[in-house]
Amino acid sequence: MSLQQTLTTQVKKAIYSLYQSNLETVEFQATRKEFEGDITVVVFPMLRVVKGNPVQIGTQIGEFLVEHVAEVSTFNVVKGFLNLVIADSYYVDFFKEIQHQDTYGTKAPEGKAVMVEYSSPNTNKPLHLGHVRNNLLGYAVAKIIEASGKKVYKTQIINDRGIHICKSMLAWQKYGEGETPESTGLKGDKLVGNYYVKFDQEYKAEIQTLIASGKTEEEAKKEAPLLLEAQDMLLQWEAGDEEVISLWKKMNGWVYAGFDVTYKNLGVDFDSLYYESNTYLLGKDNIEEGLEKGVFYKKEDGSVWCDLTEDGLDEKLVLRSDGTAVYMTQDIGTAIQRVKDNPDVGGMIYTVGNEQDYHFKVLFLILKKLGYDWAENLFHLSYGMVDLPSGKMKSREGTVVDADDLIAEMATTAETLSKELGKLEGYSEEEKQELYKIIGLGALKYYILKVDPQKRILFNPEESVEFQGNTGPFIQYTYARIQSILRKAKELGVATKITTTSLEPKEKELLKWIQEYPAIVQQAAQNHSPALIANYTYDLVKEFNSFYQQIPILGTDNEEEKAFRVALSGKVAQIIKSTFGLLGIDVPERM
RNA sequence: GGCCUCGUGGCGCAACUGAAUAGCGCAUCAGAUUUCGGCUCUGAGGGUUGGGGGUUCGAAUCCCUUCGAGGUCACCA
Repeated sequence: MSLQQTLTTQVKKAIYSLYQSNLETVEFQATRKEFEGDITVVVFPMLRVVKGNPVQIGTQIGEFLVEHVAEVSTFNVVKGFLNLVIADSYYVDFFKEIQHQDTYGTKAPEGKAVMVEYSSPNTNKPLHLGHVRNNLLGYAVAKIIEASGKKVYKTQIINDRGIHICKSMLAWQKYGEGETPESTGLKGDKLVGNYYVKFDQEYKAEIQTLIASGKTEEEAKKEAPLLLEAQDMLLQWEAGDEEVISLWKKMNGWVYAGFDVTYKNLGVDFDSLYYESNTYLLGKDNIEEGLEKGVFYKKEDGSVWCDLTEDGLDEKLVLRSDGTAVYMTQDIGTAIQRVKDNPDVGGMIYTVGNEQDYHFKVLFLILKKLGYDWAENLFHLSYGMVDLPSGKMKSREGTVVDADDLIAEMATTAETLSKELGKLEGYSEEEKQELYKIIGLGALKYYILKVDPQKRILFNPEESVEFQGNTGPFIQYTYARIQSILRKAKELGVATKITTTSLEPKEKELLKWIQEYPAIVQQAAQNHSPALIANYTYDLVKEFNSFYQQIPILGTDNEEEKAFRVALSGKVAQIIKSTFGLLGIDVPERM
């Protein structure tokens, strides 16, 4: 039984024996630094059950606990807060127990699986900063849920069809002169993206010409020959025109090769891929099923709708009057298909920008109405835009921060900083480059993940990502420093068996943080919050640095103390590696 | 206009399933360090949590109202 559980039962017993009342729950919090104690029992909520003076009640509970719980050595009461001092031996025993648990904090998977969707790009342009946020969030949440004890499937839906894809195809066909990634040396996604921009330029030029010849802007936008050609191309694609299909396959192939490189650089991956070109017809059968169940209804023109007005939403179209599918139809079909493909899935998480909040609200509601049990466990991991100082990012206009460029730039910055420090004797050039990438990416990932997903991020490429304070590299540095100590300890032959019985205050503080880790993982999984993991790691690291500054580790003459402090440091390092793993961030052995 | 999200010291963030004096980083100022890696540590100044009202023994947190920023309300995806 954990200490908190023991305390809960004992506090309840105390209240019962003192006041003959039953408490539902007992509220705990970590004792604030300015007070003496380790764990605090909040007395205020008990006043609902027990009438009286909180200080007096707290004192009586405190006396009861000291008498009945061996771990509680003393206590003090401030206002309605009962601060308990926990015996050193309790923390020492705790440490001995977890010292050799390599997966401390995480749980083995059990129960239903969770499917996490993220990335989901269009195949007409390279990935940019917005995708980076999406990928990092989705990947981290997948890792965290996995660590909390669930099987996870990482997936994405690739938007590989539609008018926007035809635009870049058409531009390449007209202006490309047979260019290929090989002939230009460009990454495939970059090459295709260039033609998407090219399309927009030519299209705008045509609009101007039309306006000059007397058309209104609205007419011009609709009648520009390029747009008509693109629309025509989409029709040919849908009709299965061989030439169009083969062009589509060729260009998408280039894009996928490019994406693979970016994903690899970013350190994310997927267990399965869904292509919109395969799924866009899905969902129609489910509409039929919904009609039978009375969840949907048909209008006179043949279009099918779902009435959500009782739920405070609007009426939503789920099938066009010509019988073709809309976005919602596909998403219904794809969700159902995914559970068919993976029957152990009991819930899904969609990592998609907050401009689609309404869409997912509706989608989830419809799936619930259709009666799927897993529909109770759907979550839209919604996140805010990433803005630049110059405003919104627009791929069409080329005003984006490219993902590959960004990653490369971060590594360059890391290189500049590392060279000033110079701790890399004996590293080959290759190893150094690898290290710069780890640090640069660590800075970027931590910077994005420590912020609440709902908030917009204003990203200034020049100055946004720092390397000091609450940053990835700061934490990586602490990890590397611990590794250095561990290497030395090994050389010195420091014992690994723990025999100490008493603790320095800083050691106890550190152990309290370590003890929190498993609960933090669970909480982060429940709240889908990588930020919780990031901030926990930072707090742990700060506590370690303070300990490191005050307490000699290898410098002490006492062998018992030395062994314990080395082991304690090693545990901190292991947790850093674990939490950063959940965030998708690597840690270097040296830096 | 309806609905949704955000608004916390100069800047960037935390706490948002109500509880102690609203935490932390950057920046500013003052210190520490012959010893385990100074990308470290200790301390100081700086906030009526956008404004107003309410519920509560207690509100950044819950309710109402108001202001500001953004999003969304397609037989587009």
